[in-house]
Amino acid sequence: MGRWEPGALGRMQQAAFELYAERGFEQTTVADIAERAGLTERTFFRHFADKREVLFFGSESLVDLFTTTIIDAPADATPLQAITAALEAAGPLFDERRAGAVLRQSIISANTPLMERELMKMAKLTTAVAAALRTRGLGELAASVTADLCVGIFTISFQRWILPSNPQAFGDHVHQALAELAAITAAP
Amino acid sequence: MGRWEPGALGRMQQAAFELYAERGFEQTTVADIAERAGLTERTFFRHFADKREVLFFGSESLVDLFTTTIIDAPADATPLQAITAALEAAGPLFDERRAGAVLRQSIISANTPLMERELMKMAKLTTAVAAALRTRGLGELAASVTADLCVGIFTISFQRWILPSNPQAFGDHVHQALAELAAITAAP
DNA sequence: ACACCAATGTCAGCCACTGTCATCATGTAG
DNA sequence: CTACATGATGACAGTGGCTGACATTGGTGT
Repeated sequence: MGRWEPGALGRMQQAAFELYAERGFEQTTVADIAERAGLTERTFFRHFADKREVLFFGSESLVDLFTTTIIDAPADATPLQAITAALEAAGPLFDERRAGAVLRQSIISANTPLMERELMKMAKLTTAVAAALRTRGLGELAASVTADLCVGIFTISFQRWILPSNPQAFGDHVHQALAELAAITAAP
Repeated sequence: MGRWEPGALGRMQQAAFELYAERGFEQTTVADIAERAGLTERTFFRHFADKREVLFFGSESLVDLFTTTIIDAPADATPLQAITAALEAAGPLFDERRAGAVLRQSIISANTPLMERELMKMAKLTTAVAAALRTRGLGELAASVTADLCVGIFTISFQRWILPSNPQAFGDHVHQALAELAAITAAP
């Protein structure tokens, strides 16, 4: 399916990852990435929408995991139970690739443009979760609030899971955050 | 305090606003904005960090309102009550400038880069709210979760307040969202 | 009068990103 | 076996966001 060395996309992904980690995101030009991958700048933009997107390639799988888990949750599960199931399902996915996640996140949090892109992905995740919840018969407002809760808990859990001082499983952080949520919203 | 026409920043802000509304964000160059304001492209970048920031100038006031309201809340108020006070305090600020807010939001939601910047502002708001809650003696995790709740409720309320089909006060939307939150998190 | 200052102008340049056309190995039809 | 269609890549020119360096200018303080 091509006469050139296969895996052009993967090579550029790895080259970008390395260069961003070595000298930083801003200090890396797209031409640098393409050169290390043995390709052209133009080819880079045929595979990735922009210089940032290369770091987020494959993040749709998380969206899929969340939505399918929510949709497949028992019909009698409450909205909170449905998103809890989704958050728990994501646990192993993260625990398996902790090292990579830490490196990736250190690159992202060091650069504002990358943070902006990450926030956009989270916003899309929220929309997708809300849509999944609506398929369970939830109203629009309830779905929005629950979806925001879900992604909020996810984000907070992830931030704490990344810290070297908290070497716990991702699921543990999720349960701690959920417990806090329950405490905060408990009627006084 | 200057020999040139005063209010350079305001003129560029208005010019940008008009042009973004007339022909769209992408179709407007910074040179266009500067020309309409009677200034130079270079001067634009002396006042605004980038082409997007001109639409977000002055958004620190919302952060201030939230943080001060939370810090000044009664010492015996629960975290939920503190953020409720902040959300209620923001009501009048929005109801007064509904038309402008609608136009601004229509520009922002039409362009991905602008959405990304807006999400970044919301993330910073979340951080600020969490810091304010921590001054009330709240733990880190509880502060993070509550802050996320606060900005989440705010975002959802704002989205619904903007819709032409829901001509209610901002505070009403806040209370509806808070009621949903209570229903969702109520122990079964 | 003089030096100083703060906001703007001018100019050159980098780099992200795009449109367009040429190129070339592979698969397939003839 | 040849010819052509195909899809990925190369080559090249161009736009526009953004920055650095230096000059300009009119008001301010001494």
